Amino acid sequence: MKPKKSVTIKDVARVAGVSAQTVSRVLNDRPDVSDETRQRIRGIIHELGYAPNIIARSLIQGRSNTIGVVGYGLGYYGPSRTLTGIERQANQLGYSLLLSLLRDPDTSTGESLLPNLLMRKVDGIIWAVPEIGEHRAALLETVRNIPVPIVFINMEPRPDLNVVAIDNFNAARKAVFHLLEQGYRKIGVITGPPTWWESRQREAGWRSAMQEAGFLSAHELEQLCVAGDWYPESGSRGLEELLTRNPSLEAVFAFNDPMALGVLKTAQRLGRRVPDDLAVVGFDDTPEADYFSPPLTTLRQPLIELGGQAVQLLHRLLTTPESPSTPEQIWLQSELVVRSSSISSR
Amino acid sequence: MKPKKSVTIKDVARVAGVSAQTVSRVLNDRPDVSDETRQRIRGIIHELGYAPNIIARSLIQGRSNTIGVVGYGLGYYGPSRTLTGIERQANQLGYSLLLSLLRDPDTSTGESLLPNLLMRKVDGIIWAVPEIGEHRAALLETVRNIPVPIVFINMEPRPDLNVVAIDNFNAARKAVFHLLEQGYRKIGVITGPPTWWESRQREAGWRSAMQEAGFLSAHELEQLCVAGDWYPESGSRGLEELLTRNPSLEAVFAFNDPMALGVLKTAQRLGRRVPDDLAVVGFDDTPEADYFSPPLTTLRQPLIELGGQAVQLLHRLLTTPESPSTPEQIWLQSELVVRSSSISSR
DNA sequence: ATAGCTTTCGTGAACGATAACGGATATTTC
DNA sequence: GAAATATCCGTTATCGTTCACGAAAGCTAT
Repeated sequence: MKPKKSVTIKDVARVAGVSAQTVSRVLNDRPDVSDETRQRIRGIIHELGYAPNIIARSLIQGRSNTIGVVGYGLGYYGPSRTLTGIERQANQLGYSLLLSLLRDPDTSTGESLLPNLLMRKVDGIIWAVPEIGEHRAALLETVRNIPVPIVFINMEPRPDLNVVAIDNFNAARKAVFHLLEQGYRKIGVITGPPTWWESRQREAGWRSAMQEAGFLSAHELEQLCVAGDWYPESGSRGLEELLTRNPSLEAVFAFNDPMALGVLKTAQRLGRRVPDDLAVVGFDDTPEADYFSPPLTTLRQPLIELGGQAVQLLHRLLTTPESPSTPEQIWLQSELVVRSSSISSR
Repeated sequence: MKPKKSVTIKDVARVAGVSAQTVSRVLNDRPDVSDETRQRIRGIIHELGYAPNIIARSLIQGRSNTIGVVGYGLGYYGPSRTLTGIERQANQLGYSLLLSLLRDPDTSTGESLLPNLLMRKVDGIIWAVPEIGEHRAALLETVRNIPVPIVFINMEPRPDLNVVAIDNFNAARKAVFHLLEQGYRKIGVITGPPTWWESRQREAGWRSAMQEAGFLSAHELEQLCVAGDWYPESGSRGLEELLTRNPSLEAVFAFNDPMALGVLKTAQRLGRRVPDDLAVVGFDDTPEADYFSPPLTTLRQPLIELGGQAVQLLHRLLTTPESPSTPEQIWLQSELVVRSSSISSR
């Protein structure tokens, strides 16, 4: 249990009887080392258990092979899966991840976390915080002065930003058209917090599909939209509210699975049978959704890929030589998973 | 959009007309700087927007204020909340987090991730991978040669390791005694994968409480124990299996909430009313548990605290001067949350 | 007034690696 | 056979910061 001062490149050099530079060349697979020397040094490296000090390397090279991730809401299904996708791809491309989590996205935009990441010289940043309320303006101003590339996840795309996002608008349309095809007309929604961009997009998608179908007036649509907070309880309350306003409600599209669970629960309590009296669709396809009563029709987002694409995009930005390439906006599509909560036998 | 070579300590020094060392002293709040100079330098730092390069600092100080976290299974409720707790406490104590996730804990112990963390000179490591199967031996051997302190989360405690763990044994006993008090006698369990330590501990707790109660023989207990895989589907199958073996089954203790959901679902399908014909208890207290039908009695683990305690312990190890202090083993208790799935009206 | 402290600050080296350059052999080219 | 080129490797400087040491100035005490 000695302090065990770690082996440096000089130790290797000394043992091998060469200069540190030569060892460095072997480490970085440079061509100008004889095969014999290379093998010998490799052997010594292994023997001594030497591992290069990445900190020292970063200092001189000016890059750290580290990506800063600013995230929020690991308690939710989406963010935690997205982070998994980020880690997987980063690991594969040889990046390490410096993780910062936002505690409360309503009171802080997380800009305070940026200096810390920058001091640690991350090569780039992935911003995986849901876009909420009016943070955007302040954030964008800050971001403009940041010396490393940033990729945003699930933020309203703009031509001057690099963004990877789920196409929530079209995902919602898919769900609504599915319900319409099943013969449901009065389709209400329980949204997420209206400050969240993702929720607003889904709502816009619902509205667009409903208008296209043309069965209901704009006024009627207003009556069919209530706000939730992503938690089951708000699904419960939401359904009650919707039914109070529209006793003839035929279907509910909840903007995540936990709220859909609340809807199912309350529907049961009120004696509305799903799907015959009331269809229910969720959003997320959590592992539990298939075991709700009845099994829940829901939208499966490519979350692992979402994270992966963000890393790939960042990697492209980091490796493309000096070109101030035009920012990319990447959309990913969700898949509707149809289960019995929306298949009427009428 | 200039490349904007970043400001260094020398730039600050030059503008202030002092040496870099003096600026360094101001940065580190050393006493030997006059108040006047200190204020002036502070002003210039702010003016220039200077931020110290932590990499350079780490290089000479030999510490990085970074904690390496090896985790697994962000898709599960437990691990993702634990990580949240880790990040929160680390952030508070001024550490950054270097995150590595294990892809498949069955085929790899994650030792391959260690060299990477060590090359990046993390000050310490938090091992937040569930203990599975026979990995332990190999892992411990590797760990012994690691030059930084490690704290293990939810691993079988041993006197020579620093461990923070949930007391799964007593948590399970709580659940079983609760069921016994409610008058249930034939209490079956659906475990997690038997290779997981957490699952084995819960099983041992169940067994211990059942033996203490003394209503059933050892043979009968065997018939009341089936293995699941943490997913709802295995809860479904588990219940069927239990009922086949024990038609007079009175209660089921599933070792996590998703499996309990599967149990509820299948109970309903088979026409067993919960809790009157069959009591159900879960483990985790996910936000959804209160919205199951009926609401689920379950165990709430202090997961945020689990992560927090791990960081605090590591911090203690890092700041205690040189003492090869004896390792600590910290147990955290879970709380039984009683809901209607286990409250019989009989 | 001299010795001794304190307070305040600077100098040079070091941390561990790589970049830039150059030097010494060996090999090719005409 | 001389010049040009390749091949292989070492020297020195550098990244941005802190450490160890010491020096100058002011103050106190005898």
